[in-house]
Amino acid sequence: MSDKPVFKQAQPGRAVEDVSLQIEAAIMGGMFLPGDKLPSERELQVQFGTGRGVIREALRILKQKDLVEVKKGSRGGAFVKEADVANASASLSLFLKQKKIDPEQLIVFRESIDKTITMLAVAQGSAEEKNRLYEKSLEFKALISEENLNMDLIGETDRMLNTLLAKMSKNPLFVWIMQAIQLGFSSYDYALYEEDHYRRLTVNNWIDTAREIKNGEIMKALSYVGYHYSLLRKCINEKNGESIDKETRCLTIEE
Amino acid sequence: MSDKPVFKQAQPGRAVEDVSLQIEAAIMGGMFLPGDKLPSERELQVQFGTGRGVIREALRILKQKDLVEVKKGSRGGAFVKEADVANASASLSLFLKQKKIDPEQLIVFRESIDKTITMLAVAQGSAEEKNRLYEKSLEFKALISEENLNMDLIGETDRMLNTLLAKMSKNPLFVWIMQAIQLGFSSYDYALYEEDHYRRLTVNNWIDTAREIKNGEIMKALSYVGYHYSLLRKCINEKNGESIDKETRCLTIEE
DNA sequence: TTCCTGTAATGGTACTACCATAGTCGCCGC
DNA sequence: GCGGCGACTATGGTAGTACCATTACAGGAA
Repeated sequence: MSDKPVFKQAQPGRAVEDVSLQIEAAIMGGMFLPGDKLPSERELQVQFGTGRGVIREALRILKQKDLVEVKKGSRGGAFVKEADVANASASLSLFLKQKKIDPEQLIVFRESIDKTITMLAVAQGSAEEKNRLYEKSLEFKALISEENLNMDLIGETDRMLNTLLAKMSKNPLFVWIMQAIQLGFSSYDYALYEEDHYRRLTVNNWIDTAREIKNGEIMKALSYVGYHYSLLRKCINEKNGESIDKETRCLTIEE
Repeated sequence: MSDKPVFKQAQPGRAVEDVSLQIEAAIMGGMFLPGDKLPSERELQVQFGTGRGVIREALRILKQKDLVEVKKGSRGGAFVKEADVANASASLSLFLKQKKIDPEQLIVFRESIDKTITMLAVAQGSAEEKNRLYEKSLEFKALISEENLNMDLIGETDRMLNTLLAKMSKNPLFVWIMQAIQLGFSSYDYALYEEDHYRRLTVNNWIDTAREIKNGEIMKALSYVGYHYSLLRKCINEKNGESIDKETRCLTIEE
């Protein structure tokens, strides 16, 4: 009983935070490795000298932080999870939903990230990955040429291409930020796929971008990425332009 | 009793998630505005038809998401909070701590963000902000010229300058990502301030950067930003060159 | 062997009681 | 009349118990 970590007794008034932090520290400190099972709630209750409610709330925090995963039944319990970008992405997503971010600000942010990723992808991506990206973009064109458009599949394909691109940067931070953006910002992006005109331009632009990445033409690839966001700006302006005209920006894309 | 929002009765087995999601939806839907007080735990317990423990765990989730703030005592309760970047930043910070990110990847990520912010700051920042940034950088130089160096204050000043710069982009997303980076990655950055040689170079570089931003010289400013990260890379290499332990290649991302 | 059932461990929920805290309000003394 | 102090009360925080639901596992039956 007393041979194990022996957590400190929690002090009243902030017992939940106390317990939560101690367990988190133990996980971070390597006392529990991914896949390990924490003691059962009833045992932690004894080790910390608290009620079971405190333990449950503390575990709820850790679960919310995506540090542990809880299973029911015999041999169940709280298991330490592998670190994942999903939770951090969800947090940004929540933030984006709460604050009403100006679409233009989101576009600026995303465009800068996208261009950096593109540069890195050209430099770091393997030939295989580049070919794969190009093939997928060609499949994308076939997808929107079908009779009955599957909008869900189209959105998923767009996300897939972006994720593919982000992974080619070989930098998990960009993969994370791309996921976060897709979670919190996707609705704007899909505007491009709603109308036939923009849909064709966008998909063709994906192909152009992928091709230049494959060919190692950084500047051309960046140019196409810029064109993507020019399209997006114009598309969104058109949709909003029905009611508001005065603040339409002068990005002017002539095709 | 039935005149109010009347949450749906929670279904057993996942009552906590049920309650949490319903309350979150109510907040998102504008049923509760920032500053509003949610019903007391004992009242929610009745409205949802659950035990109080379920309500407490659900509120714990919302608190963890930074959606509500809980006060004790009479007239206490759960109050809806204003959306803030702090929580999302903390999530990224946690992610960075869990995954041992390669230092070079962090530098690449941060450098790209920093350069984008710099460009936006030149374009969007007001003259007043630019002057303020420049003055603060000059004060920074005075700070490191003193007899007894206050390392905490130096670190704080560096953070302050970065935050100032991020705000000049007029884009909350960059402010957020800068906060997140500073939370999860700051101790690493401070390597530049540990040794006198790099400290002087870095601070002088801050002044150069701020001056060029003030003068609207985008390319020069970007050049100085690039120099900052050249310094950081060299500094890190030197430090690892001495006491590299081949397994301690992980930067010290601890808190 | 295979399948089924009982059993035990564990999380999920309900309920109660009590403590700690912090506003509120009214009583008391001046 | 005024000010301060103390009781009151609503509310979150914690402890403890009991019971239900789920799941893995062992041991027996076919």
